[in-house]
Amino acid sequence: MPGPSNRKALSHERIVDAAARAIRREGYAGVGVADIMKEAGLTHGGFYAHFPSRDALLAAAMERAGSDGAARMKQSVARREAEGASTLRAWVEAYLGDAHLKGCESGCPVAALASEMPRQSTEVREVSAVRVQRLIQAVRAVLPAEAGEHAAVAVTSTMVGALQLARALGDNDDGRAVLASARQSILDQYERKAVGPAH
Amino acid sequence: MPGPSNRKALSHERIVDAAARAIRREGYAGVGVADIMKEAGLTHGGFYAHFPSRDALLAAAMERAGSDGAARMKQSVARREAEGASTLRAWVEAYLGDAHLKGCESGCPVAALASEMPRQSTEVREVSAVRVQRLIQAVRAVLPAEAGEHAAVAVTSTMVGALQLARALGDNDDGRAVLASARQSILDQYERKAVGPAH
DNA sequence: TGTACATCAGTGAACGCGCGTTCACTGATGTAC
DNA sequence: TGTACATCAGTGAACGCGCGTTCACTGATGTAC
Repeated sequence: MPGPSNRKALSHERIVDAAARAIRREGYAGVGVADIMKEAGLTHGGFYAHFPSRDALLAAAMERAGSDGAARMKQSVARREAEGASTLRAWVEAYLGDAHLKGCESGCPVAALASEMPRQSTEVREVSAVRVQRLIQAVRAVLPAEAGEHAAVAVTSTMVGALQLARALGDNDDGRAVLASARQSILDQYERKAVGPAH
Repeated sequence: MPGPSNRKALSHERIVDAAARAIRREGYAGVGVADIMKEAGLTHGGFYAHFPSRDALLAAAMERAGSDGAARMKQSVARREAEGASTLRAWVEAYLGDAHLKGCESGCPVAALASEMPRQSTEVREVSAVRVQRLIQAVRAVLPAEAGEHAAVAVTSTMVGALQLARALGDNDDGRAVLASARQSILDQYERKAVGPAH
């Protein structure tokens, strides 16, 4: 085999992947070292050959969850654009789609973890803050150029907030109604601007 | 003394109050029975004379946090209205004010706990869902009548999301900028409607 | 008004349990010659 | 090509600790007579 110690790298990959799913499913506090190692097909004793501490794992998991969530969004958006939706509409309908209500463990880690972020160690908080900034940037990129400078932050807040409130109400009509309201509100405000005549 | 067992009722009050602050400060997961009892000036052994379980305390704490947060909002809003602000502006500036960034433990429990809600016991989730609905109702009451039916949900989402993202970024310029953007976005959209001419 | 007793809020030691972390060891992989 | 050895990823028992919960007890409060 070419690379030195390919086996360890593969294990590392499985650990980070398992943790990236677990933090979104169970929260930072719900992630136990032993559980993650088991999910990665290993025993807990080997953990400290991969990470200096549980917090270091949480930080790595947050980064992975961010890039994984972004990659899935990209796919979902591309599918919707292929069906004729504008980029903004595709984004809003992907992020605030019913699938994202339930699919917590493969979704956006900011929505899954936002209220826990301020309570984490410096290490974890810093990585998490970067993910928040990246999400705002991604939203900025899909808003029409005429939208004001505050729009990206406000729309990101609406999407993250709506997904959380919807999940808090449950995977039922109440929850889906929250998503629908947020979708409509954002599209009413920002898609019309791009499509309608200048006033 | 008149009432039977006034002493116990007073202790109960202190326990719930301490827990209502603690869940907002530390999250549901951060609240320990022993810590709360200590904060209430008692020892942990007496806890089960007041609540059947830790979850029952969390549920009571959530209700208390909701009414406490609402009461403080009311005060803060009244102060701003007395200074000449519209009800909507007073509300938005109170909820998305810099003081609410730091004052987590006496603020809105929905913003403090939203992403943890789906992971709680049925008991706690149900009480939390009620608090979400109440918050949406409160926002509906301060929006202009012309705002669409989806507006209350969207604005609530924006406010809750913005407060969380701001807290995730920290009590610094980044965090305050998020609040400022959300304030401006909401007021641009909904205060103009009430003040400007019908189009 | 005073004594004897029942009630009851709160105490503090103890329990079983799961957590993060450590460490001596195993067994497979890869290298030296 | 084959043997001897070093390396190293992963194992599993053990640790100290803090948690939620239980329970026998204490001491103060209130009631009966």
